[in-house]
Amino acid sequence: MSVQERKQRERAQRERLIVATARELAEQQGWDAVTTRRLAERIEYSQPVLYSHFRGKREIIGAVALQGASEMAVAMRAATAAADGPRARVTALARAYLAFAERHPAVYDALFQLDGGLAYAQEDTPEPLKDAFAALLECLSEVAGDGVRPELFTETFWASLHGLATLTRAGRLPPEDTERRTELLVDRLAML
Amino acid sequence: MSVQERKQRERAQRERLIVATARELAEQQGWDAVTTRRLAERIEYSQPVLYSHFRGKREIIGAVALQGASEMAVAMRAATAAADGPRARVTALARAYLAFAERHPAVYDALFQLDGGLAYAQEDTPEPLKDAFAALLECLSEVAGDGVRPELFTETFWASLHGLATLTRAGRLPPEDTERRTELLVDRLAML
DNA sequence: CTCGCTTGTCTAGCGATGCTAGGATCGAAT
DNA sequence: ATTCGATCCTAGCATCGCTAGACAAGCGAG
Repeated sequence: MSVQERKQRERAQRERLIVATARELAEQQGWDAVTTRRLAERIEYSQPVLYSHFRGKREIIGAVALQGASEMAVAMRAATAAADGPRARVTALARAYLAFAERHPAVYDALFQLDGGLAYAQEDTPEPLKDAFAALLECLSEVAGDGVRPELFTETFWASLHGLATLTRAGRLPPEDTERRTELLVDRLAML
Repeated sequence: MSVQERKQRERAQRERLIVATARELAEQQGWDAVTTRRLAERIEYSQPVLYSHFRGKREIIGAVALQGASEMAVAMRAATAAADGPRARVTALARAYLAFAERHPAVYDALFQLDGGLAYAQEDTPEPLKDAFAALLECLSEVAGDGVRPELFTETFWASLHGLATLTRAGRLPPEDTERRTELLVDRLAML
């Protein structure tokens, strides 16, 4: 059986290569540049190989999104853990979120802008996505305020951050005042 | 010269037809279904005619966006005008914004999600876009709070609404609690 | 060690996309 | 009536996501 196991390992390895390459290409030149042909060429296999791993481009985007969700959760937890007091924690969370969106725009798009064929806010939502939301929830629960469901507050706060992130990156908002807008959001939304 | 004028009128008429048809098609089947071929077929002209009016698909999206911006401004002003007191006005504004996004998803996408080749938040920003922002600003200025620039507050509030709108429509947020999230946003962000 | 067969990969191609070149046609002006 | 310019369409290019079918490599059986 060792032969089959080796093949399986190699296959898994190649799948990781596909996802990593897709992500890299997307970060370098945007998701529009991630065509199945270019991707196949970069991993030095032919196009149909991609389809033996994923149903299509959509699933590749989904795979990048899941990877990104895990990283985002780690980044947010690290940021909040290093902060003292509820207010500092929320500020750190917001900054970490926006920094992630800015530093990894392609991953952020895979997560929240594009269709990766993933289920959100349901029972069958993939674990990394649930965990990323949980990371938000952990920090924001303590500032939701009385009579407000922590989940509801987290959703609202998250949506606000998402709006800032996307509008800024699309050039709809001047980037200079990002920090001030973030402060305003934290000051007003969080009950301290 | 009357002949030329007639031709010019007909040309303008056809241009409006293109924009209206593109918008209709986008609302019916999404922007992905708006291909230059389908669009050309619907207006009963050949493809290249589209390119004698617009540089490309992008500019058509832009034209729909401008139309939408004007309508959105009207809708928001109508909503705020019918409300008594600052709090009711802001609530009405938020509801009108989200309702517009929900009722005209394709137009909303053209405005804030897709690339219509338009300049935002600059001097050469088209008038309809400036006016839509102005409509937000008019209502939100009175609740920005002391020491907060009205523009900055408006941008932040707008971003929050945008986040709610997009995440809800993309299935990232359960739609049931939209109203409660809106209330939360108004209650916390606006200084009443 | 050889042979057949499964498994895996590649070449080639399909329909569709945005966009454009070049010829045909139609109408206005002389 | 004829010329000439504007207007429009046919046809085509490169590229897209995706797939069918041929081909080869490597396995287990005899």
